[in-house]
Amino acid sequence: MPKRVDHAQRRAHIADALVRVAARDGLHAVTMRAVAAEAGMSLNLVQYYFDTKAQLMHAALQHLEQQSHERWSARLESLEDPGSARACLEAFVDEALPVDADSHTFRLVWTSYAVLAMTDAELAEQPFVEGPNRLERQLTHILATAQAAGEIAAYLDVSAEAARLLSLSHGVGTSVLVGQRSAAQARYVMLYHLSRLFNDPTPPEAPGQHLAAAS
Amino acid sequence: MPKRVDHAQRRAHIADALVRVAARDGLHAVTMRAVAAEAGMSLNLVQYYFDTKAQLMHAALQHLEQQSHERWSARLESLEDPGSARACLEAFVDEALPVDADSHTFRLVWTSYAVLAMTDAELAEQPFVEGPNRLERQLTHILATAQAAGEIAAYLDVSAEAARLLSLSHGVGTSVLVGQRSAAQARYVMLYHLSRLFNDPTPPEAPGQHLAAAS
DNA sequence: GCTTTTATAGTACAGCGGTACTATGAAAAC
DNA sequence: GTTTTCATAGTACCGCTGTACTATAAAAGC
Repeated sequence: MPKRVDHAQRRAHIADALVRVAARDGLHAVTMRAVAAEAGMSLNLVQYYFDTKAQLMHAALQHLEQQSHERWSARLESLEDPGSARACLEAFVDEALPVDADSHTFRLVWTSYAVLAMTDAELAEQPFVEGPNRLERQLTHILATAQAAGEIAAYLDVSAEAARLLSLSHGVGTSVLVGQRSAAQARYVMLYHLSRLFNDPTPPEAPGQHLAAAS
Repeated sequence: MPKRVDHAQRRAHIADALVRVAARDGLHAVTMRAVAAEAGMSLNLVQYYFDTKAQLMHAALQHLEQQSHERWSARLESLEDPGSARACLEAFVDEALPVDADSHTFRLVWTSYAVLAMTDAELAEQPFVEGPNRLERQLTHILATAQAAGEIAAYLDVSAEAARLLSLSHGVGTSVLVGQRSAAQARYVMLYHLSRLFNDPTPPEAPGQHLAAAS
């Protein structure tokens, strides 16, 4: 037989190709043939590593989720002061918003899958319920610690605050993806949100224009 | 010829059928034949009223947008005190969240189209940029009035607040659509947001459980 | 009353997508 | 050295989808 190859690596390569196709042309344009072409291999090879398209789609989603988790962990660990809630949350903002091309790709494809999951029950469970829940608990923990330290007001509902952070970042990220807002404008909205959370007297410096695209 | 029919009404009927199919099976499951079956007519009749599938898709989107606009206007006009910013914003919350079946359908299909628009430039412009911008300006106006009346703090950035409201409602609505949160939990998050905006001392009464689905 | 228009149905066709089947050379196994 | 296994390619098939073409009965028009 030819060189024995690393199946996991091949699968990752194919999953990456799928993500690129989905980011460029939309998840509906993801076909076995398109993925094969993007990955630079024959159609049958894709079939060789993923028996069925459903398996491929599922694997790419898991691939995305794992990448996202790793990026978030890495960013958290690269913080100078991991104890600072403000720093953590600003890191969260930078991680959650489609600021660079990679992040844009990730958010777009992730959202596409989320829409699929809305009408496909079996696709949804793990990634779109348990994943966000885990993140939300993590944020809640950060906020509770900050609250105990007096960094945020005692009367705040930390779990509601976590839900707000997560949902707001998702919503404002989507507005970037559809072209309603620039990434800078989205970032401003998130930083403004943090300034309200921490009860800052002065809001962050504003971006150039309005918060929405020109009318 | 047979009874002359109202073309606009027929088109609306077909567009409604498309929306039902999209809400039930996903936008990717929308085919000419599926829409025809859902509308109770032959495939060719759908083609008769919409030359091409792209036209049908576009028309259904416009149909959705107009319905949404009408519902929002109607809700605003049915307010007892249209001058109360708080009442307006609570109406916005109830309108924007997928609380009933109709609203659920609308949000789901709308979000599906939004994802399409992320990779299809010509689909996007009008509905997903100009529409939200208009709403955001409307919210900004409401907030500015409330600010002038002293109902919300003077140091708030009303246009950032409008962006937060819109984005948060979208994000939290999406979390309902993917099954992460119940509509009641989403409503609580939004009402909590309003309580923070108006600087309420007491938060709204909490829903039964956690803010996220059980782990 | 004849002709034209209109709303409707049926059917056909070409393309694409997922999947299955067969082939093949090369490395591993023994 | 022979046999088996593995990574790869090519190709064929069936179903579905958008679209086009033809047919037809019934109401308008005049």
